[in-house]
Amino acid sequence: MANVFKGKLPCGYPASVSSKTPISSSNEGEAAHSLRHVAQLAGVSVATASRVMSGSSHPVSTKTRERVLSAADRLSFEPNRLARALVTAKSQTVGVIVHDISDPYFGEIVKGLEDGLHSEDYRLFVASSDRDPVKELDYVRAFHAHQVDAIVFAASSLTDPSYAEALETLSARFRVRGGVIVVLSDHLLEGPRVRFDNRRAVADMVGYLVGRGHRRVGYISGPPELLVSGVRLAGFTTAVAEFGLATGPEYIANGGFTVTGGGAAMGQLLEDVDVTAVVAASDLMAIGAMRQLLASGVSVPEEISVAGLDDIPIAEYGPVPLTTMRVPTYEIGRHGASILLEALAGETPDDVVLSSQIIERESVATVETPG
Amino acid sequence: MANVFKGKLPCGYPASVSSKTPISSSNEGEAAHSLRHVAQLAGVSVATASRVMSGSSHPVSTKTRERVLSAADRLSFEPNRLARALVTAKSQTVGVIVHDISDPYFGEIVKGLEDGLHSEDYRLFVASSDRDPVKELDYVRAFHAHQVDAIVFAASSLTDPSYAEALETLSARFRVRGGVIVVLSDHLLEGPRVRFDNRRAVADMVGYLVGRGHRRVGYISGPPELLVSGVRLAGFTTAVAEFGLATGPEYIANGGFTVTGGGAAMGQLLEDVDVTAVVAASDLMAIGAMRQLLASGVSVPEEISVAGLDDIPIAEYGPVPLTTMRVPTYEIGRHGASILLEALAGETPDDVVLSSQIIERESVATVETPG
DNA sequence: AATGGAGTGGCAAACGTTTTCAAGGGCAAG
DNA sequence: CTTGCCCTTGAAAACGTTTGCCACTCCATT
Repeated sequence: MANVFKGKLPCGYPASVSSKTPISSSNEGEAAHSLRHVAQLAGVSVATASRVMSGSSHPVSTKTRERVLSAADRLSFEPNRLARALVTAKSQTVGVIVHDISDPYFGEIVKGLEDGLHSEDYRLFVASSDRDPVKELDYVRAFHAHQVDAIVFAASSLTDPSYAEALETLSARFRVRGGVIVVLSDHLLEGPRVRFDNRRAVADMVGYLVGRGHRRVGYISGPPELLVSGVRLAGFTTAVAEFGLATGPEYIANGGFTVTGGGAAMGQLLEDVDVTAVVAASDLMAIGAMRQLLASGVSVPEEISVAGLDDIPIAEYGPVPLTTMRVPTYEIGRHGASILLEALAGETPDDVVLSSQIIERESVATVETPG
Repeated sequence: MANVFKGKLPCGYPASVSSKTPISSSNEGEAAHSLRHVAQLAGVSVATASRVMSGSSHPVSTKTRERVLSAADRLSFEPNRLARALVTAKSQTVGVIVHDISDPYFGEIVKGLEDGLHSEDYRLFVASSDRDPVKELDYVRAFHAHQVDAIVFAASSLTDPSYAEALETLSARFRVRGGVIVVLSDHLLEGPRVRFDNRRAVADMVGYLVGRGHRRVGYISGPPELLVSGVRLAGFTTAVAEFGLATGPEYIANGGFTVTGGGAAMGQLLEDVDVTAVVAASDLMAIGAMRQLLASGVSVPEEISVAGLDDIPIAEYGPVPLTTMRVPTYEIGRHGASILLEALAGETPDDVVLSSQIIERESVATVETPG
C-alpha cells in the first residue's frame, strides 16, 4: 500500500524506483486483484491486459491474449465496473422508481425490467417512493449521483402541477448529463414510453358488460390525485356516452384504490342508484365491492355483476372469482427494458403500446333483456 | 474536453500551461459539473472544495465554506459517487438477491430493506433469481464487480450441497474484498442474520389448533428442495410429537408452495386420513386447500379447519378469511438493513430474531370434545 | 524579538480502468 | 538494402474524487 517514494519531487520521477508498489508474488486467489496484477502475472502491460479483458477492438495476438486470460483466471480477476464507468461515462446501471415495491403490480414491472436488463449486463437500482413526491425527487437526485445511465418511472404520477415542475427540472438536469428517461404508461414526463392504454381498457370492459346486456353500470374510481385515475375514468365516461348508457355523477364513486375504499364506494352506489353491474378501477376495489355486496345480502353476479381491472393474483381467489381486465405488468417492464436499451444504444425507439385482455371468471352475469 | 497540451513530456509539466482544460465561464446550470468547476467558481483548490462537500473533518473557514457551498449550489453540483467510491473503497450500494421480486413476500422484504438503507444514503440493487442457482451465482459475481458493500440473501436457499459449495466459494471471495454478507432467515450461508423462527411458527400454530380441541391434524408441506420447507416441516413433526397427536406419514402431503399444489395435496389428505384440521406451510397452499375442500362439499371451518402461514394480502380475501401466522416480512427487511449497517460500521451485530403472531380469522373452528 | 502552535489551504498522488499516441518488429515491395 | 506498411505492444493521460503531507499566516507565548 505505502508508496515507496516519500520525498517531494515535482514529477515523482526518481530514476529507477517504481511509484507503484511491487506485488508480492504469492497471493493468488486472495484479496482484491486489479488489472495491474493480471498484467504483471501475464508479463504484459496494463493497457494490453485491459484490451483483452474489455473485449476491445484493438487487436491483440492470440498468444498474449491467452496469457492474459489465464492470468485473470488464476487470480479470479473481476474488473472494477466503477473505475470503468469513470472513464467510459457508462455505469451500466439503471434506476427504477415505483410507488410501492411490495405491490405485486409494481413487482411484476420491476421483474420484467430486471429480466430484460440483466441479460444485457445492466444492474437495476430500485426505489419505493410511497407516492411521496419529495422522496421521488430525492431518488432522482441520488440515482443521478450514482451516475445511472437511465431512470425508469414506473410510478404513475401525480396530477399536482408543482410536483410535475419539480420533477421536470430535476430530470432535465439528468438528461443533460446524457441520461435517458423512460416512462412506463401514464406520466407527465416526456421520454420513450411503453403505453398501456388504460382508457381503452376500461372502455372495453364497459363494452363487454354492454354485450352482456347491462345498461345501468356504476363505476368505482381511483384517487383523483393520481393521473391514472383520471385516464381510467375518462375511459368509463366516453364508453358510457358511446353506448348511450344511463349516466350521471351518481353512477361514480371514489374508492381510493383500496379494498375498504372499494367497499365504501359500493355502499354509496347501492344507496344512490340502481345498477346491474359495477366496474372498479382496480381489482382491490372490486374485491371490496364484492365483499360489501355479499355482506348486504346482494348476490354476485346474479343480482349485481362486478368487474375489475389489473388482474392481480388475488383476483382469482376472492369471494367470487373476479372477471377483470389483465394489465400486462410483466410485459410492460420487459418492453420498458427493450426501449431503454435501444435508447441507450443511441437509437430513438418508438413507443410501444400494449393491449389488454379480458379475463372471464365468475363475477359477471348476463342480464336477461325483457323483449 | 480536448487537452490543451499534446506534446510528449515525462511529467506533463510545461512552465505555465495547465494540463487541465480551462472552463468556459458561462455555463452555469448546464452540463455535468465536477468539483473542479465548483473550486474554480469559488476561487479555491479542488481539495478545499472536496473537504467542504464531503464533510471532511479537516477544518475549513466558514467564509470559504460558504463560497464553496454557494458555488456548488449555483452549478447544482452533485458529487460523483463512483469517483468517490473508487478512492474510499465504499460504494454506498448493496445488492439483494430474492427468489421472485413479484412475490409480495419478497417485495415486502425488499421494501423494508430499501426503507432502512435509503435513509442512510445507501442504494439498493435488486436481483430476482427465479430460484435458479446459476443465476444467483451470476448475481453475486455481478454485484461484486459493481463493488457493492454488502450482499443480502433473502432467497431461502436450496438444500442441494453442490449449490451450497459454489455459493460459499463465490461469497468467500466477496468477503475477502471486505464485503459483508447478510442473511435473512434460513440459509446455508454464514453471516449476520435476522432469524425468523419458522420452526416455532408452525409449532405454535399446531399448538393453537390443539387448544381448539383438534387431535388429528394434517400438514401440507412445501417443496423439499427448499431449506425452509424442511424447517417448517420439522416444526410440525416436533409439535405433533410434543402434543401426542395422531401421527404418520399419511398425515403429510406435498403442496409445492402453489395454490393448485395445495389443492392436490388436500385431495390426497382427504383420501388417506380423517383429520379435523389442516395446516399448510404457506397461505397460497391453504387457499388451494380451502378451494378443494369447498369443491368437494366439505365446509370450512365447520367440518375441517384450515390454517396457513405467511399472512399474505390474499389471506384475508380468500373463499374463507384465513386464520394464519403472520410472518413479519417488512420487519425482516427492516432489521436486515439495521444489522447490515452495523456490520458495515465495523461492529459485529447480534443476530436478531423475530417472532410471529397468529392472525385469527374465520377458517378455524373449535371442535366439540365429547366428554 | 524569536519561538511555536493552531488554524487554513494547496499540491499531488492514488483509486482501477480505458484510450490516444507513438514506437518497435517483421515483412513485402521497390 | 532501403522504404513503407501492418501488426502488436507499451507509456501515460484522463475520468472525478479523497487525503497525506507540507506551507503559510496569525497570534500568543517566552
